[in-house]
Amino acid sequence: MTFPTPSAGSVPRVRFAPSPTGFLHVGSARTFIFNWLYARRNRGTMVLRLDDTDVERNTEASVNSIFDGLKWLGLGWDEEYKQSERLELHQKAAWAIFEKGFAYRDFTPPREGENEKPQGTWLFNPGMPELSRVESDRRAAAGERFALRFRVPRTSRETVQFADAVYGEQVKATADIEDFALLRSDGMPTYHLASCADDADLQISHIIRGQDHLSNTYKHVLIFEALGAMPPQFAHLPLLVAPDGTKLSKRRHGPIVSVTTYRDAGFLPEAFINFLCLLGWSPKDDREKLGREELVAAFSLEGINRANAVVNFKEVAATPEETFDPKAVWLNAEHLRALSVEDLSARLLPVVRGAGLDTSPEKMLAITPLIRERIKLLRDVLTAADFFLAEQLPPFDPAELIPQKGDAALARKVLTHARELLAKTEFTHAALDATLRAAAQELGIKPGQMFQPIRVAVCGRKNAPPLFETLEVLGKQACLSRIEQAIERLG
RNA sequence: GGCGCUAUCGUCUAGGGGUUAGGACGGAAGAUUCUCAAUCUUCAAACCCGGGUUCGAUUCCCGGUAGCGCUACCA
Repeated sequence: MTFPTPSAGSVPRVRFAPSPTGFLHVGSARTFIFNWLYARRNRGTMVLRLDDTDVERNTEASVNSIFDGLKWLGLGWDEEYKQSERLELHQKAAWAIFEKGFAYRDFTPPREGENEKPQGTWLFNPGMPELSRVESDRRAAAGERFALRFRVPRTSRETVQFADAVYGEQVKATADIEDFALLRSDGMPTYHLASCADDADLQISHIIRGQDHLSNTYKHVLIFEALGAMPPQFAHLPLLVAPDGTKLSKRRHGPIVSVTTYRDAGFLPEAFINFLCLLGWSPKDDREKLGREELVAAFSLEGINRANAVVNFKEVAATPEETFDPKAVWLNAEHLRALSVEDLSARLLPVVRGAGLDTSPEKMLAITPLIRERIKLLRDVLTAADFFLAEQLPPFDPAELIPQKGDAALARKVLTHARELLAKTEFTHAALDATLRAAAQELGIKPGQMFQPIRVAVCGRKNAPPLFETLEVLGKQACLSRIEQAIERLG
């Protein structure tokens, strides 16, 4: 079997090849993004390939999670494949390697889960590489089970090498590479074989993947060569690790490593992408906030660094916001503020409705500018705009109504006065401003002392958007009835 | 155990034989506004250790240490 050799200067073809054994991991998402950026930057093709050869561990839920996550990122891809539909190719490739003498049957039964630590370097099972073809064929014909192993050319060749676009020239002695499996004893291809056979067949020109594959790459180079294909350009990415330095894993770190967690918490995909890009890569200038097109324009393999990057999340946090890397949250707020009011409003609406609150697009559009600078995640709309969204204000401590350097009597006086004035004031920013400031002067108090009780009466808390805009959006009726209730509460 | 990769503020990073080692997040302080937020200003905060090369290393080389990855039919 032969594989086409990509000609020099042809369009780059990259692939993202997740194995559906869990949800879409943030590390995988970054790998996807880097591949996508490379493809877009160089007018290449992005291939999505599900590496689902491990039937034992693959789940439908995982496939869905991966597509959910990728769909949310909104980057897209050009071609899509499923490795499980390409078994014939993999097996043909394995046997082609066998026929060329680069592989042999290993009849040694697979090791059971042994606890003992391996001592020294294991290279092959004794007796197996030397088995004659005749003997090998005879035992196979007799129905004996075997794995197909690559015959690493340790005597004819000193080293295997490749140039990594990130880690530079890599060399390994063949004496340190073990005879790895190509086919399992059930005839199914291993990851190494399936991956390389597919990469060769799909004419992948650049393999951009996690650094955990760096030391597997020698095996891959060997497979490509045995297949008669040119090894692609490799670029390994530093790993994303948890604050404790260990590899991110669901078991250890929980849902924080899943892309959908960020989506559900109200991250903007463009902010999440921006954040992930800054982990292990930098544009080399001082820019931090980068949009999709800016990333495409700035991206290069040379900008990738080699040390692992910590995703600085917290496992125990008081608020959901605090669980995420603070820089991710900050970047999200930056992207949020860069959105037009219309755009932001449209993204906020489903969040509000998803929480079971019914709001019209018009009302949302009016609320949005008031909370735009006060939210960091889309979900924050529920706490930042609660008093706009709820019919009835939840109960609050009447003591909150008392202004600075004042008492309950002053609060009552302010509110009673405000009720009277607001009833006959036009609910526009300018009119409210003039009326309430004049009232403060009239009562001989500071504007802040005037505004505070009204704010609490209307919003149910001290921290809220500017008063006049708030009153305007809330409308006269709601404001007056809330002030009324507050006066009652003061007793 | 073997093989490999990596090492700059708490975190993400820039830089690179001579620099006040830069930026960002987060933290602290202040300014500003009707509160909050946003914004602005200021401050604290780093070159893992040891040797070598050199007039001079945080930067280059070697060693150590630490972390991480791979390690016999997971991907």
